[in-house]
Amino acid sequence: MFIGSEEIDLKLVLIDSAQCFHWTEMRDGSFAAVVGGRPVRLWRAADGIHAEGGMSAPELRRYLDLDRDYAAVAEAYAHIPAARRAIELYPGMRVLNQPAWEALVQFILSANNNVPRIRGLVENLSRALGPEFEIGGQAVCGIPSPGRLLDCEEEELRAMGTGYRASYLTGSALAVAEGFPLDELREMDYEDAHELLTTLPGVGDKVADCVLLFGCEQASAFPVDVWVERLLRSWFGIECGGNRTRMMREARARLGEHAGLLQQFLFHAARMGDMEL
DNA sequence: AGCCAGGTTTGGC
DNA sequence: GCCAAACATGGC
Repeated sequence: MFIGSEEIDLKLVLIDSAQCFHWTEMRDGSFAAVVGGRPVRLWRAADGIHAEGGMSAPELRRYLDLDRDYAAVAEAYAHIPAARRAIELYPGMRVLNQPAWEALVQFILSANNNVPRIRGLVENLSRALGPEFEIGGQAVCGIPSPGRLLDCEEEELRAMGTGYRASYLTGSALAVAEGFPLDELREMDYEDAHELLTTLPGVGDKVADCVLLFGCEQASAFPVDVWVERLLRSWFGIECGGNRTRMMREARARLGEHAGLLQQFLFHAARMGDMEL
């Protein structure tokens, strides 16, 4: 199935840029995952991106953010040296629109953790509790639903390596199972959505912004982790005494409605060592 | 051994 | 409101 011929670097977006941690690269160079309970495989052909599996082309176009005009975003930030530079570095970068629940689980696990280990934890959880499919001749497992997480004792989650985040997972799963309006965050004002998300256990200001940016189409959400903090200091002169919440507010105020899209370029540049800090 | 990783929570002022 | 310490885990 043909998805589109827009510019996108699948490996960068799905594997290397730490917006999600559950895609795998197959031996033939295609990429597989379960998204929203359905298996998907994506690959690049001569004419563009193709897919097979349970998602429709429009759904995949939205997931991969193919309908956004990134050239316009680049232009809007072109007067800011750090922004211009980071955006130029990764022409194939796109910001995913994941199911909110999947972003929530993955970024609860991301707290005070590193990318390879986050990936391992997501895999452990998915293999043990998630839905399993076969695609491209290989088994793929999805991120477990709230109900599946609640079927499981906190101790078992801990045994999968989640550590103290186990209680956050069960706590947030319970809240969602009992009606926390995850799907309404998309239509809410940023401020309201952010405040509501931080009522969930394991969700502070930073994880909330990751869920909003990668799972709720809130393009202004601006997660500040250690890498973005360093870059904000060195390239923007934003210090705020090292208080990341204040740095986030200042960056959002300066960068506007697409601040979060830019954040993804800045984050990757800092983490890859492609911009001096 | 000690520090770091896409931080959050808790308790004390 | 701000601040410090505790929190699991694994790699270097």
